[in-house]
Amino acid sequence: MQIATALPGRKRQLTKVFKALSDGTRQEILRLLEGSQRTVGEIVGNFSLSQPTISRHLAVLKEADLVVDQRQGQNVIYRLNDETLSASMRGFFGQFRSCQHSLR
Amino acid sequence: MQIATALPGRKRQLTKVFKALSDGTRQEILRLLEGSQRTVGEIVGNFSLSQPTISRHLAVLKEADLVVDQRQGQNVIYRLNDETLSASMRGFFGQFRSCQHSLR
DNA sequence: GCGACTCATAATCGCTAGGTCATGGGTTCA
DNA sequence: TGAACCCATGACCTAGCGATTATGAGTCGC
Repeated sequence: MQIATALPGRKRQLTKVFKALSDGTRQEILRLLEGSQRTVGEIVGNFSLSQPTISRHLAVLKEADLVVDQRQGQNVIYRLNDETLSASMRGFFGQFRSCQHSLR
Repeated sequence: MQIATALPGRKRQLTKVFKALSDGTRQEILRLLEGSQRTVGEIVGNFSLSQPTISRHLAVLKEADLVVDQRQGQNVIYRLNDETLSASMRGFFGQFRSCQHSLR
C-alpha cells in the first residue's frame, strides 16, 4: 500500500520536478509544448543545441513525469503532462499562505 | 529602471528560483520559515548538516530573493519573501492552461 | 533485406553544486 | 580590551550536470 513512503515519495517527486524546471532550456521546451505537441525533430529545430542534448533534456522532463512521449512511425511525439504540472504547483506552493491566496 | 532587461531578467530570475527550489534541504528550510521566521542557529538545529552548509543554502535562497535576512544583535533572522514565492508561481505556471484553472 | 530517416544511448569533458573543516568578521558583555 | 558567541567566507574535494561527437536501435519505403 506504500503508506510509509507516501509522503517522502511526494517530496522526492517534487524535487525531481523542480530539478527539471531549474534549466532554462527545459522551461522553453515546456512552453513550446504548451502550444502543441511536437516531434523531437521539431523541438530540436527551435534550439541551437544538438539533437542528443535535447533528447537528454526530454528524458529529464519525462523522468519527472512532466511530459509524455508516444511513438508515431519514425517520429516520437512529446506532449505536456498537464496533471503533473498543476499537481506540482498546488503540491508545493499550496504549503505557503502567501500562495494559497492565488490558488483555488 | 531596468526596462530593456525586464523580460530576459524575468526568465533568469525564474530559473534562479527553480534552481533554489530544486534542492530538498532548501525546500525544507522554506517550509520551516513558513511556520515563522528563524535565526540561522535555529534553522541549523533542524538539520543534520553543518552550519556553513546551511549558511550556503540560505545564501542561495537569498540570491533567488526567496528569503530576506535581518541582523538582530548577534543573530541573523531569516524570513520568507512572500512576494517572490507567489510571483514565481504565477509567473511560471500561469503560462500553462492546465494551471490557469487552479490560479485566480 | 537495405538504405535512409528519426531518435536514444554511450563515452567523454569542463563546470557547477553541495558538502566538509578552518577561519574571519561583527556583536555583546564583563 | 578581550573573551565568547553567531554567522559568513575561503579553500578544498567529490559528485552530478549539461554539452559534445560517435554510434546504436526502431521504423519506413523500395
